[in-house]
Amino acid sequence: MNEYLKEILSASLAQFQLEESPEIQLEAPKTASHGDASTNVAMLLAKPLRNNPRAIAQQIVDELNYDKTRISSVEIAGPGFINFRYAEDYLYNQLEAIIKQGEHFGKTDSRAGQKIQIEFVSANPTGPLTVGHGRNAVLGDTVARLMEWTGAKVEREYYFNNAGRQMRVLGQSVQARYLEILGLDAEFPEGGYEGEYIKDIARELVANKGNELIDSEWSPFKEKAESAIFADIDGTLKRMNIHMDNHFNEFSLYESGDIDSVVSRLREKDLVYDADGATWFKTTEFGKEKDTVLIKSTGEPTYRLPDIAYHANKLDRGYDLCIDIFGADHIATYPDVLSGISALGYDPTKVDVVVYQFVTIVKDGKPFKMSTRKANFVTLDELMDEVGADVTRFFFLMRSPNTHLEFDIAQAKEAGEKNPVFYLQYAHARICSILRKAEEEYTFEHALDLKQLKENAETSLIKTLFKFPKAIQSAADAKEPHRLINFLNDVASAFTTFYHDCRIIGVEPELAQARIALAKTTALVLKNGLIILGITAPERM
RNA sequence: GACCCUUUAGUUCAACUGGAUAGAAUAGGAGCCUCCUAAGCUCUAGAUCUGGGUUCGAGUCCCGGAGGGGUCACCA
Repeated sequence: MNEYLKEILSASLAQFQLEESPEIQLEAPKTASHGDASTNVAMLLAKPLRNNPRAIAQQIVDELNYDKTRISSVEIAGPGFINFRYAEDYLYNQLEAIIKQGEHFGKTDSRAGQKIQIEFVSANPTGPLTVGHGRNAVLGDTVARLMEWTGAKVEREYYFNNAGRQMRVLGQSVQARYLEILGLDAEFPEGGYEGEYIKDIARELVANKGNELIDSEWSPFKEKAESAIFADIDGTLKRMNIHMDNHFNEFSLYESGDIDSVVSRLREKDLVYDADGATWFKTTEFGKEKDTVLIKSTGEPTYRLPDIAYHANKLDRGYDLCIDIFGADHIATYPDVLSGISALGYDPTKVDVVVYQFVTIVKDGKPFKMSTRKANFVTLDELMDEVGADVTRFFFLMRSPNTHLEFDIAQAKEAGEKNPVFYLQYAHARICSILRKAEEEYTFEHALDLKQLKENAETSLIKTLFKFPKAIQSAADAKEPHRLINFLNDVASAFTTFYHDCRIIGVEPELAQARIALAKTTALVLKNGLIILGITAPERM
C-alpha cells in the first residue's frame, strides 16, 4: 500500500517541476482519527517552494488520482499532513490474503538467503545460570527467531572456556568438598566456589566412586564439575525453550593454531610489537588512546586475542552476519575485536552486537550484588520454579535491551495473576474457546463474505492484524523484541474491544461466519507472535 | 578523570528513529457479569531532570549543568 501511495504522490508532485523531489515518507498516525497513512511531504516542500505547507498540500491533493477501491478519503490536517484512509474493500482483500497465508502469516523474505550466526549465553561452566544470564539467553534466542521469521537461516552458538584459573579453582572446590564428605582434612581453595551445587557434585562423586579419588589431583574433579554443570545449564536452557546448534570451545582455537596465526598475521602487518615482555596490539592505529596487550608477560593471552581469533573463525565459516549478545560490561572490548578482524582483512560490518544493560536484582525491596562464587545469586531455575518459563521469558523481553532492567523477585513471584503475559495468552485462549463453541453452533453453507465486517471494532482489528509482518520486521531490524510485544498488546486490546462490541455466536450465520474468520486470524497472529517470543499459546486457561 | 548507557505519570516501561492531543501496565477514585472466559471492559485523575540552541515542528538532534548504572588492569 505504501508503495502505491508513493507512486500516486510522486505523480502529483510532478506539477511543481522540482529539480530534486523530496523523499516521500509515509507513516501510520498515532491516533486513528488521523487516518491510516500519512505523509509530511507538503511540509518538506514548504521551504523550496516558499509557500505555506497547507497550500502546498492542497495543490498536491488537487492533482492526486487515486483508486477508490483502495483509498476512501484524502484529507489535509494539522500543519500540512496529508492523511489517507483505506477503503473497506482494501481491508477485506488484505484479510483474505492473510487467511490464505495461514500459519506463515508474518514471515517476510527480507533476509532470504542469509546465513546468520548468533552467539549468546556463553557462560563458562562454573555454576548454574543465574537471572543475570537469563536476559542474555532470552534476548539471543528471540533475536534468532526474529531473524528466522524474516527469512534468514540461523545458527545458535554457545562459546565457552573450560580451561584456566577459574576452572582450576572450581575443580579444587569440588575436591575439598569431596574430602570433607569422606571425613578427611581439606583445604578449601582461596576464592573457591561456595555454592550448594558444588557439594551436590561432590556427593555424587562419593556415591559413584567412593574413596577412589582421595589421592587424586584436582583435574578429575574439574572434569566432573564441568560435565555436571553443563548438563544443568542445558536443562535450564531447554526449560526456557532454547536449543543451541553448536558449542564452541575456546581451547580449540589454541589447538588449531588459530591464536598463533592471528598474532603472526597481525605482526606481518606491523600491528603487533613486543614490549615489557608482553605482546601488544596497536589499537592506537584504530583511534584508541592506548595500545592493548594481547599476550601477557606470563605467556597467557588476554581474552581479546581469542575473541579476535574466534570472530575470524566465525567469518571463515561463511556467515553473512554474526551477532553477539553482550552485557554492558563487554562493550569496551568490542571495538578491539572489530579492529582485530578488520586488520585481518575481514568485513567488520558482518559482526553486529546487541548490548543489553544489566539486570539489577531487587530482593526484599533492596538491590543486591550477585556473585557466582559466593553463591548469593538467584538461579534461573529457581525463578522458573516460582513464575514459570513463559513469565520469565516475557519479563526479559518486554523492555528495550538498553534500559537497565530492575528485576524485583517478589514482584515477579506475585506477578502470576497480573502479569501482562497473561493478557496475551488469555486473549488467545478466549478466542479458542469461542471457536470451539461456534463449531458446535454453526454449519455454514455459503462462501465466506468478509464484507459483513462493517463495525469500527472489526475494521480497526483488521487494520491492526495486517501490521504484523511490519512489526516483526521492525523488531528484527532493530534487534529489539519488545517492539513485537507492544504490537501484540495492540492486537489483544483491539480484539477485546471487538469481543465486547460484536457478538459472534447468536448472530446471523453470514455475519457469524465472517466474524469467526476474523477471530481465527487474530488467534493466528497472537499464536505466531507468542511462538517468536518463545512463549506458549494456550487453548484453554 | 575519560568513555558508554540512562533520566518520561506515585512506580515499571512505550513512543514506528524529527511529526499532529506523549501511550500502556500497575498504585488511586467511580462503575460494569441472568449476555461467546470479569486473568476482562468503561469512565476518572496523573509525566518529558534543568538551562540554552537548531526549524514549520524537539521526549527524540547539538552544547552546557545535575542525578543513576556500567567500563576503563599484563582479571575473564
